[in-house]
Amino acid sequence: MPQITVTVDGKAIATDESTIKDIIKNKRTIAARVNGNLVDLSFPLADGLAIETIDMESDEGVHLIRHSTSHIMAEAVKLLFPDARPTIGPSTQDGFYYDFDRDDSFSLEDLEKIEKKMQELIELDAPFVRKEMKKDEAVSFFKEKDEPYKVEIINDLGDEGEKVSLYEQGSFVDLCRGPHVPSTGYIKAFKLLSVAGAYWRGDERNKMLQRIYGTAFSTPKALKVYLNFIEEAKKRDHRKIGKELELFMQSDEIGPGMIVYMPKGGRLRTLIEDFEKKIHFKKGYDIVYGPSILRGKLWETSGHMDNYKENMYFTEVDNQIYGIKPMNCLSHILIYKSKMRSYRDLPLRYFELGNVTRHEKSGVIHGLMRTRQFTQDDAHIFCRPDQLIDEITAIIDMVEEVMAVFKFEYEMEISTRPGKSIGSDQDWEMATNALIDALKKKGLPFDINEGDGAFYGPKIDVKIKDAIGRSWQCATIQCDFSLPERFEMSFIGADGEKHAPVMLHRVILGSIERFIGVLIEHYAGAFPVWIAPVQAVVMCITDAQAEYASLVADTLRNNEVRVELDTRNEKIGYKIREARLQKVPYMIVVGDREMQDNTVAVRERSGDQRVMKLEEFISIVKDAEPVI
RNA sequence: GCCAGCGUAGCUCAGUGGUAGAGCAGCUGAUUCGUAAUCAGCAGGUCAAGGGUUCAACCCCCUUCGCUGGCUCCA
Repeated sequence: MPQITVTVDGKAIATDESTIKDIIKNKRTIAARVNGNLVDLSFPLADGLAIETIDMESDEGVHLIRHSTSHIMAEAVKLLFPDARPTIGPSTQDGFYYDFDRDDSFSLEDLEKIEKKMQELIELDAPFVRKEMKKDEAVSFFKEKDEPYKVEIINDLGDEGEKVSLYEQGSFVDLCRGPHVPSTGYIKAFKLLSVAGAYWRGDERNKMLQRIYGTAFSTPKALKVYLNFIEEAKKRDHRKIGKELELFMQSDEIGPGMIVYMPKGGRLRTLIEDFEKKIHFKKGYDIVYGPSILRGKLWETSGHMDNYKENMYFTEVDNQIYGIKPMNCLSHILIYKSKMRSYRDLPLRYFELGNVTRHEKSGVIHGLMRTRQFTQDDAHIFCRPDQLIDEITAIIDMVEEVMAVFKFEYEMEISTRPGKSIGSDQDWEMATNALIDALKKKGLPFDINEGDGAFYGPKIDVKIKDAIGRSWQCATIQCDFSLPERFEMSFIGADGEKHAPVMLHRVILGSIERFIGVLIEHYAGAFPVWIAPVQAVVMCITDAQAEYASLVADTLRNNEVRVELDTRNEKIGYKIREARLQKVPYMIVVGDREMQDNTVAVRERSGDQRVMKLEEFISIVKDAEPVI
């Protein structure tokens, strides 16, 4: 081959080799980017080619490693279970999976066997070989192998005459866009994690496949760090901490998806709700209350009977059907309609800590995160179309402010018109643009979720993450033109004519239950002082100071410090340990010295301790209140 | 709802086809102690519920309920 010049990561190299792999000397490079596309290292060199290397530890590199590992797993599965038909096997946020169609499911012992076989395949260091075939060739190839899912995928892919790519390693050939690591030996660290059912193409009308989850990293050390993270995350699971700190409970006798707040959880919730009431008053909202059960007829008018019935509970009294509310909007709408409204009255902002009940599918219930009864910090804003952007902006401001108070990071998404929806194109466009403009005006980054809006309007969703990185929706801002129309809502404009108001549905924390769940995981139960159910435990060294300790506790309680008194006949170390396990922010130790000097020894969660006057301690606790 | 796994004392967990154990918590007593567990004794269980197989079931089988991890759906 004649000599050519290529650039590798910006550096010009003269070579007479034929592939990228030939000129890469290190083992860290597992793929490359050429003209913006990821390619295998077997990609042929050409004069002037600009090559960007992909390092195994880069995000893209790790994704490739995982993707290649999923192919190796598929090969192992096919070797051990010839009846398993491969479907798809992508890399994910923190690992990979591969779905198989198989009559039997995989057991945990199967997983071990598969892992062992994968290790053997890795040791063989078989190269990943890219092949291209015309679509019809590929179809008959996979028909031959009795892999109907691959055939289905190919048939859905591109134009008839186009080529598709296949990757072969060892005995396994898979339809795949690639690229892959050069050979199986490049996989240095992987682990299979779990089995699960998953519907073909994610549609519950389709057949359920057997999914195997695993993960892979560039080095054994990185894998270990990840597995360790998972272990640590389990320790901050809100269900575990909720039990340990006696915040909430659930009971088979009550029913699934129902939360009982125990005294400490009750306090936490009250504190959050008090904060919410305060901030809503300040932001110009009115607090209202609606009943939990409303006549069936009203749910027909709202469209819930047509669109939400499976999720609702009903009850019948005096031959009348009542729907137990899954949403709070209807009472708010009726308040609006209780009298004539002028354009001067708008916007009207009705806020309710509304307890809603939804019949969630049994399999989705999850601690506080997904329940069948929960309280929303819900509000409905009725405004003129020209006020829409200002109202949306104000809500986003409020979300930012509240999230800052709780020190949460969050992500925003806009969801646009779904296939099944109501309302005119014009309304949808205006509402969607209002949401986008508001976010742009604020300079906030956001993703667009095409077709994921509510049936009545587009929305902005705000998501926060739990301990293991699963994201949960909290705030949502939804535009609605439909309910005002269904309920024939109106206001009298400056022109003396009737006009339809725009309605915004919005929550900030979302579900109080879910928010508390995420809050518990975020702080691992060690809540900031202002929402800690118990802010301080007063403990005496011996019985001799019990009376003084009791006096200290009384004084604190009178100053609205949430305090507990521990005068048990136990050693101070024992009391400290217990308060620490309960994640109490302050431990107030009183012994003879403190009693004599009329002081308290304050120990923080960090272990720092300082002797001070009680008044000073009280002001420290007061200063922890957020300023809103 | 679907796939898989699991359900033993208040909690965390052992356990075997021959009718149950530990630690912590609880109770009682002793100890009065300076910043993450003082010692001793006692008590505590229809082994999720119901049915079946068996001379005998916590253990094997079936059904139901609940929980866990996913899928679908969602605040």
